[in-house]
Amino acid sequence: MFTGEYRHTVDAKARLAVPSKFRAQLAGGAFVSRWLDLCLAIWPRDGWEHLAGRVAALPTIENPGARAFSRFVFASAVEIELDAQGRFVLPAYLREAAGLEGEAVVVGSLDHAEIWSPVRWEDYRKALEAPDALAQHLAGLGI
Amino acid sequence: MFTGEYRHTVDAKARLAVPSKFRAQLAGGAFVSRWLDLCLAIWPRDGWEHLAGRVAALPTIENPGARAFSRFVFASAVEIELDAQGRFVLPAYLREAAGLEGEAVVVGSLDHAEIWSPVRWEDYRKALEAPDALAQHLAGLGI
DNA sequence: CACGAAGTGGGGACAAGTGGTGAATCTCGG
DNA sequence: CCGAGATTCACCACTTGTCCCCACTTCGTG
Repeated sequence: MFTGEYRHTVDAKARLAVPSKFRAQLAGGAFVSRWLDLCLAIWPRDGWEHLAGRVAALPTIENPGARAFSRFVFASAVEIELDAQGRFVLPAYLREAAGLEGEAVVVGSLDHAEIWSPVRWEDYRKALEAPDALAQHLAGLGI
Repeated sequence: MFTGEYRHTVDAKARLAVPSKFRAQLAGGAFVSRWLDLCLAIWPRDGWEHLAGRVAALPTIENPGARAFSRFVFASAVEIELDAQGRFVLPAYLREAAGLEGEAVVVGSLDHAEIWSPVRWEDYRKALEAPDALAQHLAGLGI
C-alpha cells in the first residue's frame, strides 16, 4: 500500500529518489506514466499490468475518449530501474508534463504513487481544504 | 472503543504520546491520516483496512471527486509504530494540516481516535455547546 | 510513604537523501 | 573506419534527519 507524502529534489541529472518506504513494493519492476490532474504515476509491475488490462478492455475503436486515455497513459510510460541509492531518471517529456523542476512531491495513493510539482500539489490540496469541498465530493460516494 | 479526552505535548522531535488507554487497541499496528474538520485520525489496523477497502472501491479514474478523496486519505496516511514509551512521530505535513505545535488534544471517537490542535478543539467544542447547535445536527439522524 | 506507571526530554547510532566523480557507451564529424 | 565529444550509467562520499535507547519527573495507587 502506498501512503504518505514526501518532498524530494530532482537533481541536475533529472534523478528523483523514491521514498524508502515505497522501494520494497517496486522491487519487482516499476513503471512511470503521465497521470490524471497533471501529475505522474509510479506503478509496481502488477498494478501496471492490471491497469493495462483494464484499458485493453475499453472500446478504443468506437470511443474517442477511451482512445485518448489509452494514448495518454501508454505513450508516455517508461519502465524504470532504481540505482543503488533508490533513484531513477525522469525523462524530459515527463518532467515537462508534470511541471517538475528542482523539487517534487511524491505521494502515495493506495495502489500507486504519484509525483507532483510542489506548487500544483499545494494548490490541489488547498482546494480540498475549502470547508465543504470534501463533504461535497463525499456526497454520493457512499462513504 | 476509543473514548475520552487527553492533552499531550508534541515535543521538539515531533513525537506525540498515545494515551495509555488506547495503546492496547493499537498494538496490532496503527495508521494516522488527515481527517475531516482539519484534525487527524488514528486508526487501528482493522478499522483502517475497512476504510481503505471502501475508498479503494471508488471509481477514481472516472470521478474527480472520488480521486480527490482517495488522495486526501492516502496521501496523508502513515503507518506508525509506537516506541517503548508509547510515542510516534508526526510527519511535518500532518502537523501542518492539523495546525499542531507544542501541544495536542487526543480524543476518542468510537472506532478511531482523533488528534486536534488545542485551539481548534476548543472552538469546535464551543460551537457544539451553543444551545441549539447539537440539536440541529441531530435532527434527521434518527437518534 | 514507597512503588510503579505514564509522560517528557535528550543523546548516540544508523540509514535515507543528496551531490559529485569517473568509466562506459553512443553519436557525430572527419 | 577511426577518433573526439557528449551523454548516460554506476559507484563513491558526505550531510542530515530519523530511529532507538536511556534517564528523569510527576502523578496515582497500594
